[in-house]
This record gives sequence, structure tokens and C-alpha cells, in this order.
Amino acid sequence: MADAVDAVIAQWNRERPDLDVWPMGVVGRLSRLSRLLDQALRQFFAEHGLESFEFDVLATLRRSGPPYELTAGALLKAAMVTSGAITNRIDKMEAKGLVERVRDSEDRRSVRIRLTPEGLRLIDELVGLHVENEARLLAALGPAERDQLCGLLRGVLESMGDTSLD
Amino acid sequence: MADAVDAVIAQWNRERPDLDVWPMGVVGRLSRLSRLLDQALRQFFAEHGLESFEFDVLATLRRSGPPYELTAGALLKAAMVTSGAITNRIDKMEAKGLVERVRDSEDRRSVRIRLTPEGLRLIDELVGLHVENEARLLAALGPAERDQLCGLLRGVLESMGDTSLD
DNA sequence: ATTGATAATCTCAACATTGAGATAACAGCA
DNA sequence: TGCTGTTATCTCAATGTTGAGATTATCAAT
Repeated sequence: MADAVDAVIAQWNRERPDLDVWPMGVVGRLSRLSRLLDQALRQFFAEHGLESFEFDVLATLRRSGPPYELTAGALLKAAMVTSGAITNRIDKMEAKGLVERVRDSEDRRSVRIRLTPEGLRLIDELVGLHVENEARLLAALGPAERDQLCGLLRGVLESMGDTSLD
Repeated sequence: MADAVDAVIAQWNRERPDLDVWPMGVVGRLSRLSRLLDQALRQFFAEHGLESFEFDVLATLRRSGPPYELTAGALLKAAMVTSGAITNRIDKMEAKGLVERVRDSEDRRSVRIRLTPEGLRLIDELVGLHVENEARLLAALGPAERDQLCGLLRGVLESMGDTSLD
């Protein structure tokens, strides 16, 4: 069987036989799959009244453990976005009552973003369904294949320096 | 060795030991790696005066073969974006002289987007360097690992229906 | 021919992100 | 106490994408 990227590579081999385009097979598939998964997850979140980025912030705070709060800086590193994006996200979520801003009395430059009881309730209700949904999307992978895939991806991520959340 | 997603999973196992969050290992790594690669590629394109989406359109037209033209519809499917995005992209690239719009005399609803000589020259000059750059980013993968990774990704992509460019 | 349904592209307002600059607060040192 | 450099967050204009609706063209059937 063949996927869309096989077609892309066949075209390049016909048009530019002088090039070995194997990296496109990796980068192209990572890009397309990531995009497809994003779309599927966005649909799931929308069915529960959330944007993708809202779920992402809620989950990051939840898994950090009690008291479910992180600085804006920690959130932007975890999400791999810029400071303007985090400010905007927190603004929206604060207005919805999912998180609240708490100024740190130790370091008054910092703002701690904290889950509200409503935010905590919501993420604890959704995260199980979310994982089930992801498992459904990845049903094509058997248990051994999952580990294999994670191992390969981990190797590339480490080589690019993605070894920690801060 | 461990990557950032290992830390995420460890947090979830501590906070919600009732959940088996293995799908996050796959989806999280795909998402983070795709983002890192995007950033690295964007930097490469910027060094050559291009936006990522411009390279993408040029490459899609180039590999389609002479006369290096596709309909707007074919381009938006290949790029996995909506019609508004393609209209915007073509507008910008037409203004830069990289592509031109040609109304199809067979089906006058269609617009064929065609590489200009300048666009063809540019993509033929850059695509080799681009593949080299991708290979550098993926240097952590040995030849056998590349094939393994491509095979695993192909399986998931096929299961999600991504089997052709139209 | 005329009607209705479908198809391809464009329009445009809403929106999230980027990235540079502004603001405010801390830290170290003379 | 001042001074300098650094850090954390916010501001905001520019930009690309989305998605619904408008426009124009084709196709099928009567």
C-alpha cells in the first residue's frame, strides 16, 4: 500500500532523478500526520466547547500537580509558543473562568497561572476521553509498533535538543 | 536518555495513575517534532528570501512536471489548507513574479497556477539545498531507522485515509 | 432551452500567532 | 544608594489561516 507521500517522492524521482529525496519521506509524513491529528483533535475539543490551545493549557497545569499553577514562562515553553500567544490564551481562559492570574509575592515580575475549580473539574473530566480518542486515531499501531515509533521519534527529538520542558 | 515527552508522561503517571496515557507519547512527539522541524525549515527558507508556504507551492508545482501548472484546487489539497489560504498565497506569489494565474479555456471555473521562469529557476536552485538541510536535521536516523520510521508513519497515515494527493 | 444541482474560486471578517518593543521588577556590585 | 544588566510579562501591529457565503461556470435531466 502507498500513502500520499509515496506519490510525492515518485514525482520527485521522475522530475529530479539526480536528487535523493529520502528526507522528504520522513519530514513530509511527520508534517501531514501532525496536521491530520491536529484536525481530528480540534474536532474532539470543539465537541466539548474548547479550543485546542485551551485543552493544552488546562492539561499542562493539571499534570504539574497541586496547586495546579505555573508561571506564564513555564506555560509558553511547554507549549512551544511565544509570549504574545500565552498572554492571549490566558486572557481568553481567564474570561471563561478556567484559570486565574496570581501575582507571585516572591517575584513580582512573575504571574502564576492557576486552575480554577471549574478548570480542574473540566480537565479531569476530559483527559480520559481525550486519551481514548487519541488511542482510536492510532488504532493502526500495535503495542510493539508504538514503542518502536516512540523510540525513533525520541532519538530525533533528543538530537534536536528537545530534552526538557524548561 | 529521555526527551520532553517522557517528562510529560511521568507527570501524568504521578497525577493520574488510573490512566494509561501511551497515546500521548506518540501524539506529543509527533506534534513537538513537527513544530521543531517547521521552525528549522522556516529559518532555512528565510535565509533564501522565502516563506515556508512559498517554497511549498513552488515545490508542488515543480514536481508535477511540465508545464508546471496545477489548479488552485489541486494545490489546496496538496497543502492541506483551505481555499482562502490558497487564494492568499497565490496573490502574494503572483505579486512577486513566482507564479501566474492562467484561466482554463476548457473549464472556465478553474484557474491554473503556473510557475514563471523565475519561479522554476528558484525552486530548481533551492530544492537540492533544502533536501540537504532536511538530511542534516535528521542526521540522528540511520538508513534502517529511516525506513522503519517511514513504514510506521505510512501505516497510520493510510489508516487515516491519507492515501493520495487529490 | 431551462431548471436545478454541483463544482471551482474568490471575498472577507474573525481569530491566533509572531516578534519587536515597552514596562516593571529583580540581582549584583561599586 | 545608585547603576547596570537581566528577567518576566504585556502590548500591539502585521500576518496567515479559517470557514461561511458569494460568484460564476459546468453538468444532467427534462
